Amino acid sequence: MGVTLKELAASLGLSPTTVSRALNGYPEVNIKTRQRVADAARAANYHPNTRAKSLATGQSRAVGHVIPISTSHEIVNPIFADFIAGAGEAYSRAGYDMVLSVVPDAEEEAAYRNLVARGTVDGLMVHGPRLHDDRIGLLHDLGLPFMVHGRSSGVNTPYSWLDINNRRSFRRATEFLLDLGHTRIALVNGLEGMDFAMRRRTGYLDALEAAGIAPDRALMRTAEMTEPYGHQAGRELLRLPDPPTAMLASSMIVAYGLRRALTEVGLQPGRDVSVITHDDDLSYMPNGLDVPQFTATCSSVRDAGRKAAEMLLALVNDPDLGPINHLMETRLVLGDSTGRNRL
Amino acid sequence: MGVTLKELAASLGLSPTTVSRALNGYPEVNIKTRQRVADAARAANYHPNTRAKSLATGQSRAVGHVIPISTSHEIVNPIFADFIAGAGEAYSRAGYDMVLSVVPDAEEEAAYRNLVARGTVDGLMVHGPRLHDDRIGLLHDLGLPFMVHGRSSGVNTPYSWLDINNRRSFRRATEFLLDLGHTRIALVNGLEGMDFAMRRRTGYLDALEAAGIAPDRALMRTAEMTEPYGHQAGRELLRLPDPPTAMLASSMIVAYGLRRALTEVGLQPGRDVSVITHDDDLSYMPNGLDVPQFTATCSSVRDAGRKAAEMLLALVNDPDLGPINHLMETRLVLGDSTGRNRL
DNA sequence: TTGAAAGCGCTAACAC
DNA sequence: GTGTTAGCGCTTTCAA
Repeated sequence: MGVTLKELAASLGLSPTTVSRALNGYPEVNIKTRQRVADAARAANYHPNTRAKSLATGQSRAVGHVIPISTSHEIVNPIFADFIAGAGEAYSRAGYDMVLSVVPDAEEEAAYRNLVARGTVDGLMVHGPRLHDDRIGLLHDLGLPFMVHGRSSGVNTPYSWLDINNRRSFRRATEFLLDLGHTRIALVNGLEGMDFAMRRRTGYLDALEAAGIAPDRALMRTAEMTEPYGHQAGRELLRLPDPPTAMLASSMIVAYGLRRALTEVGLQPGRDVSVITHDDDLSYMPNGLDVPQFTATCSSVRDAGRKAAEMLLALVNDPDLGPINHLMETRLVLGDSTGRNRL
Repeated sequence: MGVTLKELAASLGLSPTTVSRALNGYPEVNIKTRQRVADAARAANYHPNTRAKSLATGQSRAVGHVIPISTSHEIVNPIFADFIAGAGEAYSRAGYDMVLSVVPDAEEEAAYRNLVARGTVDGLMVHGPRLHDDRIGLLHDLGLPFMVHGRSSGVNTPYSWLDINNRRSFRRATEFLLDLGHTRIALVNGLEGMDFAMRRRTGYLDALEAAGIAPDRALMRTAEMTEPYGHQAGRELLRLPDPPTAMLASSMIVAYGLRRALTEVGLQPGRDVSVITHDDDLSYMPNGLDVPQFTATCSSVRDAGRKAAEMLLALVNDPDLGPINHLMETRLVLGDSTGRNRL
């Protein structure tokens, strides 16, 4: 515990009120007084007590992220860390704290209610929206500003979101493969039920339809986005009577699993079978030009976190701001994973 | 904002004090009153205002994690998310909030000072300790309980930590390769300067020395633990006049890079060159028996997060508790990546 | 331009 | 067992 406002004021022979005003930039303070106060505060390493300040102002200057864990397809997702990194950066720049609430799936709703009722945060970020996601209605009712990272189809109430253009991204990736002459293109998607997975599937189907190719259910897999599942999906796909010549994976981790399945049976990814991935640029596992093994549609998830956080803060600071949203486009980065030999 | 204690008390015809006592489990409350209060609180969805409570008690019931980002070898590390998940779980079980502070490297010290001076947290977790890490002395001076995830060699003041037995883990992995007959064993380590990397190197050198094998500097690489760096290290190692027959990677991500380097030149990992990795069990990218491509020394980083958080809370709740620490052993999991053909 | 006083929602002596 | 009072550290009317 450091110096208090009262102590600081006493040491200056001023009232706490004046010191508070000086420190918070109120105009009616004598310029010399303000300077004196600022100097003294710095010298004393004075930082206002967060709790007292929030209690007095009714604002916590903190933002909450609730992460459910039991289903394991959430924090588990490696994009989580990068998103948090970007968001956290934006928060600390703006002087906000980030409160992370990691709870079992079943307690997620209670966690939101808790954070709101206890006044811990001024705003909330929603991760990993599903189709018809209940949380959006809940947060709407709770009345605190919130942002959704992603979208939730089937929700009628308007809400604020930031999303990447999953549909367009996967449509383009599929078109790219079609242009190369592939017709048997597998989609190894994330878990159905997650909104992004649905959108990616739609983009894939759009492209097939436009090319006059009937989708084959056997080529469409859905799984948690982990390496072993990608591996398993890859094995199953290769065992098909008429296996795919190209594979479109929903995440780089899954693509690694696919590569493993290929090399196990002596096929070389990028020569025998094309492997394209979508992944947000993860700092510890970048894709794009640095990793020419894949062709990828990618966007920076750290940028997304930053941007989403900025939008949330805008909502927090202006409650009258209507629902705002932002759609990020992806880059298509061509690597050498195009399966030329099969064409 | 929900109901306040005062309102709740008024609706019950009781004083705020009594209600507070009833809710906080003080013994001197009439059993019937307590019941009545509990019921009313539940019915009104009453949650005590965190800020007011902390202000009154002087405790924030929150714990801080400071994550520096500019050097990118920290949050970047995929183990971060799992550790946070485990810790967050323990915190919310104990009714504590987790405050994440993501700051540029240069502002890390200021971030610690801030959190302490503003009274935002009751305790702190330190991530990614380096050799002679300044943060430990700083936190010691700040006087708030803290835990280090890892250790920092060269620091004299005693401090609380939780670490895995990096040295033993890498010694065993190296011994395993030696037992298989390998003598040219590469070590693709994390960044020197990080304490864990030093310990891993020591374990590796211990094993070589015990086997009477002189270490070869050309076989020892140090890099950020990303896929591209692993790939680059792998290429360089394979171009050596006398290339290694086995590679020991400090993380699975790096091991993937090594595998890529091998397959590029037509070598098969696990048949032509053995690839062993160390990695904590990451939920989105498990190793061990599920992924028989690698032999691995692994520990659950989520467990580590949980345990470290519990230890930190113990420190917070008992300031007299001396420095406490915990050393986790790893499991050695044998996959098929043993390079049999070369032996 | 500055200060006094009240209050944010809660807890913790100290009465009763 | 329950209530009264003061106070945590800050902001914010209202007065001067």
